[in-house]
Amino acid sequence: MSATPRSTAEAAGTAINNSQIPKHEQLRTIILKLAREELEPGARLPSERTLMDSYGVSRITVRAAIGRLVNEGHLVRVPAKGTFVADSPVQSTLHLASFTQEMEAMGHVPSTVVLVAEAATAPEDTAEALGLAPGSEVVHLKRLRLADGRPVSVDDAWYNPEHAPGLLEIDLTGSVYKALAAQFGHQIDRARQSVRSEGAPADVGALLGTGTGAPVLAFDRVSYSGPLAIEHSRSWYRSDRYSLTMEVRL
Amino acid sequence: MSATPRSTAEAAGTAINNSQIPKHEQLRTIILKLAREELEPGARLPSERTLMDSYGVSRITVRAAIGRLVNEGHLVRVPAKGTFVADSPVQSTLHLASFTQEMEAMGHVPSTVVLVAEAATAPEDTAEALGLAPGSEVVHLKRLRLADGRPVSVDDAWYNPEHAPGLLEIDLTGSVYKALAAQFGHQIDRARQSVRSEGAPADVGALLGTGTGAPVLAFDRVSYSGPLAIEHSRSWYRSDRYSLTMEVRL
DNA sequence: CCGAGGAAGTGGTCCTTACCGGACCGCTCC
DNA sequence: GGAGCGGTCCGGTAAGGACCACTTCCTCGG
Repeated sequence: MSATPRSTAEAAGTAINNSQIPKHEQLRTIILKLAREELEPGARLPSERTLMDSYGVSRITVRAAIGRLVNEGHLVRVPAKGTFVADSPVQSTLHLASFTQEMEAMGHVPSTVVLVAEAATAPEDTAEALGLAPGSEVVHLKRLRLADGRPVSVDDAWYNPEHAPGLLEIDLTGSVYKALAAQFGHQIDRARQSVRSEGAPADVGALLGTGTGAPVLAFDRVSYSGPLAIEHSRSWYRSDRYSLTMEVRL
Repeated sequence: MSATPRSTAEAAGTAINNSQIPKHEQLRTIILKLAREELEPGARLPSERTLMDSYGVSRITVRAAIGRLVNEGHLVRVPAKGTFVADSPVQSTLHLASFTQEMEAMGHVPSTVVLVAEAATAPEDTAEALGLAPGSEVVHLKRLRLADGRPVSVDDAWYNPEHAPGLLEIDLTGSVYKALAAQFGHQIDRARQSVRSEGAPADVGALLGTGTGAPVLAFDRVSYSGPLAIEHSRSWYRSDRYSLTMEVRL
């Protein structure tokens, strides 16, 4: 019988092992579960030194795990007091996801009606956004997006044909982002967008079923794969079925 | 004369000292300048071990500095190859700033009309957001915000009186965030907000000069200082004078 | 000439130790 | 009872060492 103190972690069966996945990753999962399932929002976590003893890891590992959770918004560090469970569960909707992925993540069934799929002359602002000469030919795609069969948004998008040749030949009722990655090797990894509140244009109002002039969230987005501007899109979202949620810092 | 090797950093006059500001912070500034001013996007940074020698710090410090820059999108780490300057400069416009600060940053002159400043009973959702019992007394502040003398937004905010006693006695035409930090020691460092598109309520429409029902951006925000929920606010922004811009990743 | 093998270099992970300043609790002294 | 003072606990910072997986490049043998 050694006198080695049995850690609470071992007792709880949540010990950390030396598998391929890094210890700080394992610990992050454990702490997240602890914070979300056993503690109340606002409650204090065990101190970093306690955690290193409990799980038999160094403080660096503890700080790496907690640091990520803080960064993700699950925890809040307060110097000289402790680390606390953040009040609201994080569901940072401010991520780069396609409509398809986003709706699936929220538990809805996405579907799509293709309204326009054609080669067309780029509007002026689109040409500029995609870095093309004015009047260049681009792929124009206009789609109505639905969740659980109900209209949520109208997407009007233009693609640089150089980076997505033959885009019109593929199935456009699914995720174009996924197709861009799979067929053309351009994984969209970054986008710049602005959001405004607008009265729905007539065609959009009709498609969304809100009527003309109803307030909608209007996105103007340029999507990039690395340094390449791939897509310029304008989207109108029904305000009663979609809102942006975000966590802001500093 | 000791044989201590003269670091290249000292030779370049960019040495790191033991001032109040942390070394990893100083190093972050140095590396950022190096990446943005002396290197091209895509270029490789000196290795972490080289940097620790150059600036006379430990690898932990180097990794902390680089880690932040990676997190902010300035650099990209590639295992076994090196750390590289990211392609595009980051300028996430999605920051946590008070109306005052934000307008000043955009080159406008902010002003404020206080519409309501009173102690009141917390609405249900506000009490929940601030973690108070239903029916608790809170400080209610409603203000019209202007830029260059033109109405931009209406802010309706509730404050936990425990964290901001005497808030009603101070000058409310300036930045409340600044006052909260200076008077009550609660620096707002985090907020969670959702954004919708709404038709302006009658009072808001009148104040903004848009008329009732005009599309406005409606924010619902809870602001935190560490783990403490300090403020719950609802704001309506004129869509023709304000839009959200953001850079999204991954 | 060319391919295999190894050495060197890189970021990734992890450990121990140490000190700092702020917050907090309980004690003593006035 | 109130003010002042340590001791203790907290996260923040920092050093220095170690091993790993992987890439890159150079050398040596075929």
